[in-house]
Amino acid sequence: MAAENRSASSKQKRRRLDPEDREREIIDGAVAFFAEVGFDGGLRDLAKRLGITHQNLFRYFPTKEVLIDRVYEEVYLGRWQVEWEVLLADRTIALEQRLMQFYRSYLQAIFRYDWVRIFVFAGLKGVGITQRYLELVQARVVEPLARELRAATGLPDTSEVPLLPEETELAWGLHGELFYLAVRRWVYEMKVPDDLDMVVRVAVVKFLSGAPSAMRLLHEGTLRTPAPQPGRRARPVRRNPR
Amino acid sequence: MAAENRSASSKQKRRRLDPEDREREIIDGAVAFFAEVGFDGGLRDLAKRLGITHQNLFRYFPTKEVLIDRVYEEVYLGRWQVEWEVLLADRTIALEQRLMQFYRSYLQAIFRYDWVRIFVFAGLKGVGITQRYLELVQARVVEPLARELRAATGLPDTSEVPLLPEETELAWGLHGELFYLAVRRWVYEMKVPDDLDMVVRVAVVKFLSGAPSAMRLLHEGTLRTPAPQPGRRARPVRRNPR
DNA sequence: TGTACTAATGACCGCACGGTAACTAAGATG
DNA sequence: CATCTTAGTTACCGTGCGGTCATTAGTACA
Repeated sequence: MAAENRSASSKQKRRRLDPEDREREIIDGAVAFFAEVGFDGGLRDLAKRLGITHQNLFRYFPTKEVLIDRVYEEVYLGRWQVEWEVLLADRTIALEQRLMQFYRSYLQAIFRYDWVRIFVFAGLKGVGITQRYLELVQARVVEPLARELRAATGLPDTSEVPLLPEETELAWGLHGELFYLAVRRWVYEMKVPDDLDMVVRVAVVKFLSGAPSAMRLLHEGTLRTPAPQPGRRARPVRRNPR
Repeated sequence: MAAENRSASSKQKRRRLDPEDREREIIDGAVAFFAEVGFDGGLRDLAKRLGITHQNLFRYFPTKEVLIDRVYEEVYLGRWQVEWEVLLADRTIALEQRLMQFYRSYLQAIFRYDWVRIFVFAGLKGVGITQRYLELVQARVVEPLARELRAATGLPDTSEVPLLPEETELAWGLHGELFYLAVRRWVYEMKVPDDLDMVVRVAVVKFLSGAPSAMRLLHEGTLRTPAPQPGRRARPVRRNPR
């Protein structure tokens, strides 16, 4: 975008930038470019967008691979917020509030053209960093959530009974549906609701109302615990405890 | 796979196949190949896997693009089952049973390396067929489900009050979390539970237990309907009505 | 067994890619 | 204003791509 006016007006004197500034421009441009066309995009095309020659890229990044690695860094590591983990663990706030706050903040960070597409492109390419990112999400978001559900449902703590794979999967459900929303928007270009906060609110309420039934079902099936109520009807989790 | 032994043993006489058989081999090989490396994969590499020369591909498909279009056809249109739509609409069966049967059958069709990856590759490329496929899913699966939820929650029919975007989104949630499971498995190579049927069961129970609360929340907020019960606690949907 | 048909191939074309080397010019310094 | 540093450029290389053309060889039939 920023480079378009340059490449449009054909003849312009060469801009001699401070290396830091140029590098910043290149990285930003590379994020946008690779998000759009994927990592098979040519360096000449990237350079054209930046209004420089493709050889100039090599002054800053010795190979294409190094540039791509910088893009990963920029997109992943640069956008994870440790406060999220703190927020999710804060039991002075109702779980519903925590989840809504977290996912609003999280979506603000990732519900973007660049982030979603680069994440998906990198996954298909089999880049290790995406796997590691998802393991981070599982360890810092999904599994903590599953443990919270244990507590909210009155089931034994994970120190007594470790998390079942199906319980982790259950907790992935909330994360997954919101991420899939982002994929529908930025990969498949579908219309999605404008009011993301409302979507988050609905998803969290749905999740917290439904998850306990499913948790009990799981532990009935695997631990042979007698059903606390007939017909394995679930008592909904408390919401808005004001 | 089938072609590997051929390319391994270096010198082999040329196999002269019936064109139909060769075309079949090419298409199957192309599906597997493009699923693995993406549509930027080279025709020479594909041909090598098939144990033929890349020129031979041009005898069957005039351009690479035509071959790729055949791959799309093969993967999408070839694997959609109209019975799914019938099943989902069959109100003689409990909604829970319908959803479980549908998603078990659906996952059997799409929870595969080839399908998931080609679907994602194609989406990133911006191929129209994937958008059309998702619109099909929305019209034939997601929106019908949202309408069922209206009925199950005692809310007005969609003939009186059209579906809100947020209601459609709510119904996408179930679809999304299961699709995202497939993406975690086949794109990001994460460990997921072995027992998919159990995962589906848990997801459906969770969804049906939680969705009514969320539906009511939505209609409170937008239609200003007075809450039927204090504290907008939801009555769970009936399950297993035997 | 010779022959006609055609599936399959080897050699080649133009082009765009990632990457290298030599040159040019912007701007700070004396 | 001459000089020096270095950001940026022009020109080029080997390689592999999608696609074309003339040739080779497997097989069914006379």
